[in-house]
Amino acid sequence: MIFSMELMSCTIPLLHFARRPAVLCRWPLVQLSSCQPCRPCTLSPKDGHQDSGRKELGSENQNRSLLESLVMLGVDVKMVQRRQPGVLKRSFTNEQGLASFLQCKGASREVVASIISRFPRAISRSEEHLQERWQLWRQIFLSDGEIVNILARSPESFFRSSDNSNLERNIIFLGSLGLSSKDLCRLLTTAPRTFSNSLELNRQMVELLKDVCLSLGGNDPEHFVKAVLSRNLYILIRSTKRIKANIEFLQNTLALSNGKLLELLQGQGAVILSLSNGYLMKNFKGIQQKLLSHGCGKDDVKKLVTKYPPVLYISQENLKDKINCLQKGGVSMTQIIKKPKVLEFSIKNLTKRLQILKDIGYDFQKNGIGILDSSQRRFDAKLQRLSVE
DNA sequence: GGGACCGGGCTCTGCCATAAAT
DNA sequence: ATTTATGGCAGAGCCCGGTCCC
Repeated sequence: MIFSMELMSCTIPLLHFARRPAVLCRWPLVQLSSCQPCRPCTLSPKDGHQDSGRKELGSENQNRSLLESLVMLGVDVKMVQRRQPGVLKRSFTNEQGLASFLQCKGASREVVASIISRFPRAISRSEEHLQERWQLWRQIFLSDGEIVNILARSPESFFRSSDNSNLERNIIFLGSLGLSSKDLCRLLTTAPRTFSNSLELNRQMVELLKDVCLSLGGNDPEHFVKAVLSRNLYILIRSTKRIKANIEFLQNTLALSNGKLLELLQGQGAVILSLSNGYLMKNFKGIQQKLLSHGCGKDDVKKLVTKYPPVLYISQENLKDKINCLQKGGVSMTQIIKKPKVLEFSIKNLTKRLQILKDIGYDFQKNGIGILDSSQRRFDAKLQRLSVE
């Protein structure tokens, strides 16, 4: 009960209030000694007990007082009613405690309101629970600010589960995979839901990946898991069904040797594993259609996808437009297949570069298209040199 | 100088359905 | 019976620069 101790150290009289009408929620702003740098924290009329709130004395009344309390916090009550109406019927809630807790961690009033509006069940978490969960997240992040940013972005990731011991076991499990602390940080930043998954769910995905590695003749499943996870941080928030289906699809469609497929999956192919299976197939079909319509063979399609799997990430429409844009600018289909990374650049960027190159009479047939597939700095440097020649 | 290859950075929630808990 | 917890889904890229080798 560290936080409660902190509350006790505050200088306002900690009286035992029942739920108050909204107007009485306007407590003086006080500073908690542990908040460094100190931010004003709005304290509820509570005594520091976890889950303090109101007893269910008369549900309609109590409900109204909770609503008023939420309104005072700036919460979008309509959103709450739409998203998780059940929480409004609870006998005990901790919205004021939650608000002061988050504000002490550096969240603004607006952020707090937004968090509660988007994930109302957050107000049912006790002080103790919040404190404990925060500490667990702090095992991964260096500052409170980083956590606040994630909460502001995705309140659900932090609050959806009330099982702190599961979170703790997840941290241990993910750490045991040999992921670096930097990877863990990236994982929690990028796909915070991973840490709210049940340990079992995460374990199942890891097992699936190990099995895939072994069935393809790999001899270092641990390394394979690490490679896939660090290249695609979203894997663990996808279903094993999806990942399995995508791997099977690639296996059947590309007809690669086991070794090559393994290499693809832990390399550039990792990013496409988390796409929906239907989308992956649709995009593959789109690439095939587009290439065949330009006189390419099915082997060219496989060559393109194998050489540059992220092409499957590009929506059908976007890919079609991109290829058209390149062809209009004088780039041939053969050149695209040979250097598919050019497809990574935005149409806007490509159009701009193609225009510049057209103006100076650049010949792609003679010079190749490498100039398109380079960073802005390299592109500019190349232009500079061309103008001097 | 410059092409080829590669890895890295940014980044992803909000909703629904259903099982589990109360 | 109702609420809570959990699993799963749709959605859909772009850019930079290090290093090696010629």
